[in-house]
Amino acid sequence: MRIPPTDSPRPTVSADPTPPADQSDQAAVRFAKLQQIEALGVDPWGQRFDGHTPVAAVRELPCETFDSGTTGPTVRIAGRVVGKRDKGKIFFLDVWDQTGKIQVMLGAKQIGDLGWKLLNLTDLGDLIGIEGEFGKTKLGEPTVRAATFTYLTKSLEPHPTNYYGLADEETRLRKRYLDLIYTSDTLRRAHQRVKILRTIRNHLDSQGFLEVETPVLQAVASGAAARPFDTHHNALDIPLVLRIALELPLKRLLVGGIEKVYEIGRVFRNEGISHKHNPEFTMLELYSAYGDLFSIMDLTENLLVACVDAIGPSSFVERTEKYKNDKGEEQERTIRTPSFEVLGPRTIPWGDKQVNFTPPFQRAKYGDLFCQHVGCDMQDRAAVKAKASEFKVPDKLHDEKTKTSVEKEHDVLVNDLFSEVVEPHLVGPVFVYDYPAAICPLTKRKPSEPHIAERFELYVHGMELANAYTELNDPITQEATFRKQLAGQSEEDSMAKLDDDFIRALRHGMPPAGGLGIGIDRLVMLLTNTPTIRDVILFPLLRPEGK
RNA sequence: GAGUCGGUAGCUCAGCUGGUAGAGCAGCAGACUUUUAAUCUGCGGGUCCUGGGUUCGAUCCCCAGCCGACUCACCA
Repeated sequence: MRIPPTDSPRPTVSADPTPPADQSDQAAVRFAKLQQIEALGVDPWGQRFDGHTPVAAVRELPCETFDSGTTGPTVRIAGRVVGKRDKGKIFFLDVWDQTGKIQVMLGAKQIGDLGWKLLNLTDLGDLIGIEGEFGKTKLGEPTVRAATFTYLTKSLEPHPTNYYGLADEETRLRKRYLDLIYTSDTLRRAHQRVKILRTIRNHLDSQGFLEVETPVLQAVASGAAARPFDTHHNALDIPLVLRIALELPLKRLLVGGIEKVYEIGRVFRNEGISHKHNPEFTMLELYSAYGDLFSIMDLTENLLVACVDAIGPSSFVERTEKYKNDKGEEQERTIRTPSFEVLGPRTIPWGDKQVNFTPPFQRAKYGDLFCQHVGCDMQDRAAVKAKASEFKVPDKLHDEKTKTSVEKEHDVLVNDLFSEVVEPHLVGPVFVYDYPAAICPLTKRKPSEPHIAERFELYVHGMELANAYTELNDPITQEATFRKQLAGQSEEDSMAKLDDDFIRALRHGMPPAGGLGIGIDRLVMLLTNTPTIRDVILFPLLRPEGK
């Protein structure tokens, strides 16, 4: 951060000095203007400003051209100066608030002596309040013709002024406040994210689900396979971890009689960062007593369709078009069309692809897809091994620390092959169900086929959007799967972290139930056509800036 | 973790074979009461990411590091 020059003493308020500022240092120039505003007896940091109307709402008001003889409505607006056109004794400012942008016209005679002085001390990025008549200029531009000018806050740092806005990815992430102002998609995504979350909550609440909050600080990182963040409680002097999943506490609530329960919460995984991974992210998990994976499948489908319907109207397809400007020069512009109009109802763009969420979604058995794409029965151990080497999927797990290799368990190898060979073909949305049991330690087995777990995942363009089970409620089997370390999985990769209290809870009787997990960030990415998780999270984790 | 690319003025970028850097916008001074990516005249502004090395001389070449992006690996 740039600090105002401390060696130049602040002038006393009485004088009307022009503090010597290095005119090449924009921050110093702005600080000098700040002092001049103070010298005029005006608070450069502003005060309460009541009764202002959002810019978008002002633009909706009926209005006439200013010299038509009729007087337009008087409005008050507050916002940031993002454009300045100085015409001598008249200024045009573009004022931006989170709803939009509007032109303000300020004449020397109209806003008075003090107002005119303040206007001349106004920079791009300052916050101002305007009261005036709303109408149109000769050229038809909706405009507020200022009667009063109120200083609301000085910006001591210069703002990005390039027409094309912020381009540097790092600046966009580190200075998200600027990104929100100068990259319109950032604000749009923030709104769409909330809309999705609200839709999910409304949908579940209306079906009798109870939203709860469970502890972030836990003694055991359970419910998923991931390395946790370690922390420590001082007063109790015990190690704690930040949760990596929501599952086990919510299932305890099933035991406690909350038949339909969900949580939307932050989980933390101490792993790599990529365009699909942030160390903290938001999960939805829900549990519904007396259901199973197929009841959850229906629920998931309805839930997603509700989200798509909520988001669809603000989803756009972009294309560039060439046109000739006033001077006859050929230029390009981007045209945005509502995607529902172009692609059809419930179809949204995803990069150069699209996704059609019209129900019913496709449903396919894991084993059938495996057979179709890999080319052998997933139960056939010898054939799977042969296919693994054909597709160059290693059948051993190498442990770097002990320098040893272990043969992967059959189901682990099957799953690796599925990820490698089948997933890329899953355009979706498609429910893949009936998973190999060994990789699903929290899932109920099919009574008729104990090697199959009653689990589904929802895939869209190779991305896993949802994961659901018929929940395992048999404490004896659950304890056994927890204790069994899968060959071919490292301990860190394993979900098999024993939680004695959870087993005890199951022993008191958890109803048969269906459960669902959805990564909210990935869902928002997909529905808002955002290729990176960093842009659906306002403040993604970045390495601290080195000094 | 590996590879590739990038980091130059407040912002967006250019900079050829190595000779200490330019543009537009922004800023400063001036003109203009209907402009709208305003226009016109003039001016100022750089730790060329950091540290080493090679060289008479490095923004440029070499090495190391920092930060970011992308691809891959990892990943419920």
